[in-house]
Amino acid sequence: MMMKKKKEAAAPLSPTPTPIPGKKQKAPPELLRGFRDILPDEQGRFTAVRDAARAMADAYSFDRIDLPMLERADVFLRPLGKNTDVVEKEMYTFVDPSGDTVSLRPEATASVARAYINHGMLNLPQPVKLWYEGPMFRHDRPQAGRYRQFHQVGFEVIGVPEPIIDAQLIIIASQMLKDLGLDVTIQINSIGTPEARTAYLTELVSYFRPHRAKLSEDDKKRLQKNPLRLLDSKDPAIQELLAGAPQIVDWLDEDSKNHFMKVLEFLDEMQVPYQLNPHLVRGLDYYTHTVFEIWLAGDQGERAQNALGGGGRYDGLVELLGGRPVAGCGFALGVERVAKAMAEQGLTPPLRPHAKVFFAQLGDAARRVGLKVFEEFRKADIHVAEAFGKNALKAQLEAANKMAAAYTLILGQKEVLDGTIIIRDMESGAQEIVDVNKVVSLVKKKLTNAPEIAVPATPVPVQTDIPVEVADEEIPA
RNA sequence: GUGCCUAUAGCACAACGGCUAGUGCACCGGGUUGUGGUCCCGGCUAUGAGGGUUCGAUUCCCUCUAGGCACCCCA
Repeated sequence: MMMKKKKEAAAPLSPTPTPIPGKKQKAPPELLRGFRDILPDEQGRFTAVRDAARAMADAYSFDRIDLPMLERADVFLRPLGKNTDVVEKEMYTFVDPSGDTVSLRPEATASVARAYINHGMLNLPQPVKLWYEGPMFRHDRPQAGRYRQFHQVGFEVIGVPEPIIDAQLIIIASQMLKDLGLDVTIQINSIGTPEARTAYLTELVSYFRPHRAKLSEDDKKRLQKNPLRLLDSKDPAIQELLAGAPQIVDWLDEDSKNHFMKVLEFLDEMQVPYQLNPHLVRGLDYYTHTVFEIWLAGDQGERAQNALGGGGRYDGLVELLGGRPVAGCGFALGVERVAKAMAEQGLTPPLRPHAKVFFAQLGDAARRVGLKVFEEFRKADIHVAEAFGKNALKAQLEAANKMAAAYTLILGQKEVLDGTIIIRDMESGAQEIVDVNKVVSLVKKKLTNAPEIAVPATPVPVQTDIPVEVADEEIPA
């Protein structure tokens, strides 16, 4: 790399670092900042989140849509707003080899609206209900629960202006998280129509103007460019001023007010816990009326990055992108945020079902038969683990023990010749020799008879009914 | 983008500026033949990168890189 010397470090007759043979030569490539590998131990939670989303989508009739990660930059510019942080400093925007200015998507709602227009979804039976899941990109400074590539699952309903949709989406979001084991509260506010907002903003600006001197540089800029953002400032000076500041709810027109009231009524009806947050404004311009964020219950904004997700209504978005005026509403959850919250609650859903059976083999003949046995078990839908890389039986039993298998099947030279196989109960150490053709049904029976580990269970005579006679009974069946 | 803190093995941690950079877990192998859990023995792997101060740097200084936290903002 090019090193720039600043001080008089003199000519650094750098003795070229000749790689010493046998020593490691290259530093391994490093991950890009803010990007990361999601390793198997995290995948359990990630898939749990995705599965929960899919379940909700099925239950509420949302259709899946996959959108490109790369779009023309202007898909995002106007809808999100030129003066928003997301656009101003966080977008991965560049000119591609064909000269188009493109962006890695920082979120997906704008793309959904774009797709709605592109594919004439206006002509589909309305509403159009879509859900998606995938990576988003923002060049922000990484922090706990914040990455430059992160994942969202999102739900969008296009074509329904009714407040019940706002409420239903909120219910879907909070129920999904509840299903995952998380208690959440909804922070909610309404920012009305663009017209109401404009009126409110001039009021807000004129309220703050006399206090300009107290504002930080950033906040002065905001006052000019995006005054709404002053509302969620954490600057104590602003907080103080805000107490006396006009509130947006008071500036909503009748319709907006009614809309908002109805959303809240629906939430009351469904007993969804929410907090009115008059200072909640979202960072994107396309929002209208209802805006909300989903917080972990009990988290009162003490920690950063506490929002598990957010969303709101965007009645003008489709039109803004060049479509006909259509209402829309949606939300997205941050998969990393949700997974992190789950981890903190000690929730560790398994990545895949635990294999209760282990197959140990001795010699090539046994391996050959083993492959068939494996396939038989697979057809019977029984998960079997193995360690074909190990030869010693001892090592294989060790592996079986480590993965907490309930039974180990042992197949050696002798068994292959006899057409038998050994079933070893890993708990008791008891072994029985059985006909290799019956091993699947025998093991299946053992597994179904075995009490689930967690259940203390009624004193059923589970251990006594194992032996060889069972095998005979099984034959006809 | 700003500020503060941090960087030793796969992981968690040690090492007054000085001996061959230690320990635990994990991983691999062994404790005679085809039998796991405990135990014993052995092995592998590290000072993020580059420069400086010094007889000597894991230790002090600078730069870079990465991570954490806070701000900004958001998921």
